[in-house]
Amino acid sequence: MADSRTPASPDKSGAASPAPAVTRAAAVLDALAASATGRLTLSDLSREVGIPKSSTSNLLLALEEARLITRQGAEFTLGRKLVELGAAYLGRMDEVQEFYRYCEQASVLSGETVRIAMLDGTNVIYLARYEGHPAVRLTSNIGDKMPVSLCAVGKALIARLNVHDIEEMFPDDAELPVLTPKSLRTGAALKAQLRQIREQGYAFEDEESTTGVVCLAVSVPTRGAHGPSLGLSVTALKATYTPEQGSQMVKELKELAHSLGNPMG
Amino acid sequence: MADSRTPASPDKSGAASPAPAVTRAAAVLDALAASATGRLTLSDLSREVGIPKSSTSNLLLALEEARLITRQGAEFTLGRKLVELGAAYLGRMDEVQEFYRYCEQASVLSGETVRIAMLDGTNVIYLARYEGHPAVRLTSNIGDKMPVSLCAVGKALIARLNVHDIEEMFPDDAELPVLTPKSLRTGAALKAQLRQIREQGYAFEDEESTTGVVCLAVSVPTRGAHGPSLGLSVTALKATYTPEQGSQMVKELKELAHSLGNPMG
DNA sequence: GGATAGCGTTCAGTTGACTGAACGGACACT
DNA sequence: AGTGTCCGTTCAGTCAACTGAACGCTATCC
Repeated sequence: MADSRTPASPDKSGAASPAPAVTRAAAVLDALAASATGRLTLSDLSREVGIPKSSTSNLLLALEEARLITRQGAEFTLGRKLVELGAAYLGRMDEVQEFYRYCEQASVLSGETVRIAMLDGTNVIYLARYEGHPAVRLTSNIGDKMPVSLCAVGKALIARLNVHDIEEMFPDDAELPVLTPKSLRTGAALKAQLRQIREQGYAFEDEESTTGVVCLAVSVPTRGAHGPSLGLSVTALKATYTPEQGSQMVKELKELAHSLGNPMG
Repeated sequence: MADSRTPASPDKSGAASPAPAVTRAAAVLDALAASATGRLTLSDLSREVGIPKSSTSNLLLALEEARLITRQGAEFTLGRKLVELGAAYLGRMDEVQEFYRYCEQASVLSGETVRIAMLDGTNVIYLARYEGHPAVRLTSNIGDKMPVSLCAVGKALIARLNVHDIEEMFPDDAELPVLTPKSLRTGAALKAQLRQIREQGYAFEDEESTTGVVCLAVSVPTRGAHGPSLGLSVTALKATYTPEQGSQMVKELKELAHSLGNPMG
C-alpha cells in the first residue's frame, strides 16, 4: 500500500480539478466565511472568487437548494446546514464528550476555563470549551481559529511534529502574526520555545495573545492512525497565577490527555 | 432511502439542477453526517447516494481538496473545514453573543440551563447553551436537531407561523415522532397546544422529549427582514419545578427575547 | 427628468465533465 | 492454491454544464 501507483499522473504542484463545481462552491463558502459582514451579493462573490456571474448564479442556486447558503434578499449568507454538519463532525469525536465529563469531576480544572483544540495547518481550531467558574471569561468560541505561535495549545501541538515539517512551516526568518507586545515574532524564537516545551512536557503562553492572560497546554496522544492532533489548554489570569497552581493544572491536563488518548470503559 | 432508479432524471423535487455536482456533493456530506459511525467508503457512499462509483470518486477528490471531507485510509469522514464554516455562521449571529452575556447577569436564568435555537423546517437546531449551575445536565450539544413537536422551543417557534403554513406542515392526521409516552402524536393535538401557546405568550413542554424534564420557551422577534426564527428555552427538573419559579423564568426569557430582537447599545 | 452605472437574469454555442464498462489488486471462502 | 467477490481506479465517448454577451430593471447622480 505504500507505493501508490502513479503511472502517468501529470502532477504539476497545482492540483487538477476533478469536479470544479465543487471546488468553486467551496471557494464561495470560504469567501462568505472570510468576509467581514458575512453577507455578499452575487456580484461580490463573482468578483471575489473570480467566477463569471452567470456561473456564480448557478452555483448559488445549487448551494441554496442544499441549504449550505441562504438568500437574504439580494445578499447571501452561510446556511443552517453548515451548523448541522459542523455539529455532526464534533459529535463523532468521542474525545469532546469525554472532555466535558472529565472537566466536571476534576479537582483543579473544574474551576478553570479549559479548552480542547485541533491542529489545522498553522492554526488551531477550538473544538470545545469548559468554563467551571467564569473567573476568566473568554471571548473565543467553538470553531474559532488561532495561529499556533500565539497560544500554548498551538505550541504544544506543533512541538510534536517532526523537525523537517516544522522547518518548512516556520523558517527562521518567518514573520509570525502579532497580537500583543509579547507575541513571538520569528520562526527562530518559536523553535527555541519548542525545544523547551519538548523538554518540560507542556507548553506555556505568557500574554502572547491577550495581555493579562496566561495559558498552559499539553498535547493528546493521537488515537488511531488517522485521527487529528488534539491539545488541551487552561487559561488563567496572570495576576492571580501561581507556579504551584500551574503545576497542579498541568498534572490534571496530562491525566486528561492520557485518558483521551487511551480510551477504555 | 427512496431508491429512485430513474436512469436519466436526477431532478429533485421537480426543480432543474443548475450545478448538479454541488447538489451531489451536498448529498455526500449529508450521507456522512447521517451515517451511524460517520465513516464510509467510496462504495458505501456510491450506493447510499446513488451515484456511479467513478463519479463519486471524483466528487470525493474535490471535497477532500476543499477539506470538507477527510480521507482516513479507505474511509471518508467529515472534514475540519465544516467546523470552521459552522462557527463562522454562529459567529455572525449577534444574538448568540448577546445571549451569553445576558444569561450571565440574569437573576433567575443565570442558575438554569438555557438554550437558544433556530427553526429549520420541522426541526429546531440548538445554537448555543448556557449552563449556570448544572442542576440539569443536558446531553444535547450545539448543532443538534429536535423535532418541533417534542420541545417547548419548537412549539414556540411554529406558533408564530401563519395558519396555512402550519396546516401544510402538520395536517390533523400527521404522525409525529415519539420519544416518551407523553409526546404529542398527531397534528391535531399539536395545533390545539399552539392555540394555547399564542394566548399565554409562551410554550411549555411536559416530559415530551425526556421523562422527568420540563421546558419553558418563548420566541424571539425576528431581527431584520430575512433573519432566521430564533427561540429561547429553559430546562428544569419536573421534580423541583414550581409555577412561581416558572413565571419568573418566563419573565426573564421574554426580557431576553425582547433585547435580542431589538438591539441597541 | 434624463442619463448612467450597477445588479441579476436570460439564452445559444462550445468546451469540459460525467457515465459505464473493463482492469488490477486484495481479501475470504472452499 | 483456486476461485469468487468486492474494492478502487482507468479510459474513451457522449451529453450536459459553463461561458460570455445582451437584456430588463432599479437606484443614483447631474
